[in-house]
Amino acid sequence: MSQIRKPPTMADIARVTGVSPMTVSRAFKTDSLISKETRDAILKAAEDLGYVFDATASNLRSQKTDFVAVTIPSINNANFADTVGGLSETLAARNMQILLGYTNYDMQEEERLIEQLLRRKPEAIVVTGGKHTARARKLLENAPIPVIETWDVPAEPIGRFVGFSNAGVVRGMVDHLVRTGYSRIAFIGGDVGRDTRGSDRRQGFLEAMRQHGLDTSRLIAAGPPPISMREGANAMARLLEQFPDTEAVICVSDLSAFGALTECQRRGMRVPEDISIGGFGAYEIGSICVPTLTTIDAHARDIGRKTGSLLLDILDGKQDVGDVLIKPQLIVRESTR
Amino acid sequence: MSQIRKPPTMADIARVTGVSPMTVSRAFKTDSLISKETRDAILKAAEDLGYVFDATASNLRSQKTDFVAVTIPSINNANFADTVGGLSETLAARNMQILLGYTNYDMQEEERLIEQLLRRKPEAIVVTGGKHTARARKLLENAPIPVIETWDVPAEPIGRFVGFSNAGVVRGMVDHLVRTGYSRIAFIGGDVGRDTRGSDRRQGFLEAMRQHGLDTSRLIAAGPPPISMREGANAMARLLEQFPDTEAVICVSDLSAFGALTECQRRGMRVPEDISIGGFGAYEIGSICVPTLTTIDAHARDIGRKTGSLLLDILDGKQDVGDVLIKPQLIVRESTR
DNA sequence: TTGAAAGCGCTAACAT
DNA sequence: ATGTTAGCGCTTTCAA
Repeated sequence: MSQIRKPPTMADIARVTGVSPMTVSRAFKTDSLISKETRDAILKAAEDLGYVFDATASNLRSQKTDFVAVTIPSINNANFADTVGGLSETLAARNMQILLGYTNYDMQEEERLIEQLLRRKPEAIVVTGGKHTARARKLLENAPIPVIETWDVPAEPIGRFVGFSNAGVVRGMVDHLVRTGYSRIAFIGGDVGRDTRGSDRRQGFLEAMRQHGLDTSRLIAAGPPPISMREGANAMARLLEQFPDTEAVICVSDLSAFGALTECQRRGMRVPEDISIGGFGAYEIGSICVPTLTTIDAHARDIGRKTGSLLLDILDGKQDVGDVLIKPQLIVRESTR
Repeated sequence: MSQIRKPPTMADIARVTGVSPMTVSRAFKTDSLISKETRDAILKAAEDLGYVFDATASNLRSQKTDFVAVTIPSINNANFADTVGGLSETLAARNMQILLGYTNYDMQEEERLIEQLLRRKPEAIVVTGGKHTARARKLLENAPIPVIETWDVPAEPIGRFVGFSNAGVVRGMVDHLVRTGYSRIAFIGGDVGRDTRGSDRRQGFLEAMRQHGLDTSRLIAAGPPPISMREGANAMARLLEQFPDTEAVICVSDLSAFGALTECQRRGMRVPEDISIGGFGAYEIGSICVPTLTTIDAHARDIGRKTGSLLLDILDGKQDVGDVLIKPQLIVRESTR
């Protein structure tokens, strides 16, 4: 039977060690001036008592939490996971902890989440995307901490941003395919209204196609995000039925692109001989599947790292901090000619 | 220029509204008894002032944080992401927030992380796996909160566990392959000492093969976890060189299994005609690639959900709570005969 | 239904 | 190098 007893506090350690609570507090800071003997005695007593530092009390008194709040659409997405990884990596140097929330690609949920996260008094907040509900915007604008938007170039940035144009990225892919000689190009993904990055990519497709004077009707919505491999496959099936003469397809992500690829394989179609496929995100699968996928690398981990160092600069009071424009990179592989 | 000013507190709202701080506090609780007019006035004032509730202060005073600490090996793993998703889903009903940390498959890092997380005074802690450093064990044993180990059946459980035998799971796959008529079976993955679940699976392979009186030498280490698709492909290449007559391969995960599959495809080998491949984890890719992958579904999301409800039961003081033994399920698909 | 007093565990600020 | 005092913003507890 484990005894239910109140966990020891610094006061308890102070009593045992015969010093003041303040001295105990100092013993736990690395930089504070305190004699080695006193500190050793205190740390030993703490160990003996099974003391666990209370961050809550410390946070309240010092008005610092070392939290950085982060919202991402989904935990289960290698791109966003990489961004969080890069951010985490950078912030670890300052012992800051990430407080993570998932919006499930839903702006309402994002609003709820932002409010929730701000209550924890983070030192900064990082959100994915540059579009938010009016209330979420207001919450972020009023928050007394740095705000960074990522994975987008916001129309009206709230604080700083680290991102790229989602429309521009697809435009680059269209330009490449047109240069290669294709004209009957389709787009899979980008449900309207929900996934703002997906919509932006769809929009970029439309604009680019119009600019080239090409038919923009080959659009297959793949449902609400996240777009799975299965949905990519289903969308490809519909595309092939509706527009059998399509020469090339741009998919909203490598995952849906892979699904589309498998659909072709099951139908005995050759990629890229019978149809070309392009994806987005430089997921590992695109570099290893047969054929490998032409894609766009948005440098997800880099977004996280740069967000982290931008954040640290702002928190350090640096004056010359600016937005970071990420340059996504087209990677041409076997799935396109 | 945004003005730096101290954010408003309940006391500020109280002053503006002409009530006591305590009444303001009550206005923010749904169940508290307070007149509708008073509450409305308070909520309006709060909105006007841009008030944000301070969870830190609330936590300190009430000695409740509504945090549940969770450690997983990696954020970028669909299985663990699903478990966290299931847990998150279940805990949302109680407005509990997950405090997530990544061990990077490293027990030292896990120890560091557990210590860090406990300082935030969570109401419970959930760890992945049943093996820990001695110090981590002690921290967990001494923690005045429920401890749940997942994704394993610990030799000596610290609190409760929600998991399955990783060795047993591979044993089941071996048995299936032997029943199908294979005898020259290989195992890819399971670096010794680092990824404990991977090692356990490798161990399960060895035991099962011995039980069937079969050769256990077809072992290809794929390096430290997480084992990527690329590493799966490389391991398959080595396997085919060292043991060209192998009939079937069990991979430590679907991701490495897919990598192995692509290596076969690049060599012009047919799966399952020339060689069979089995994976683990029921990742989406295994259900859609060509051929689809035989795998084992560990019910990752279910692990999270059941961990959540077990946790809530314990926190509610229920007396009859027990461990949860998950039954992984063999899913036979196209990659094996 | 509301208020007053006290204090959660720590640390900023000042003193010695 | 160490101690004293006060207080971070909220909520428990008791009272009215």
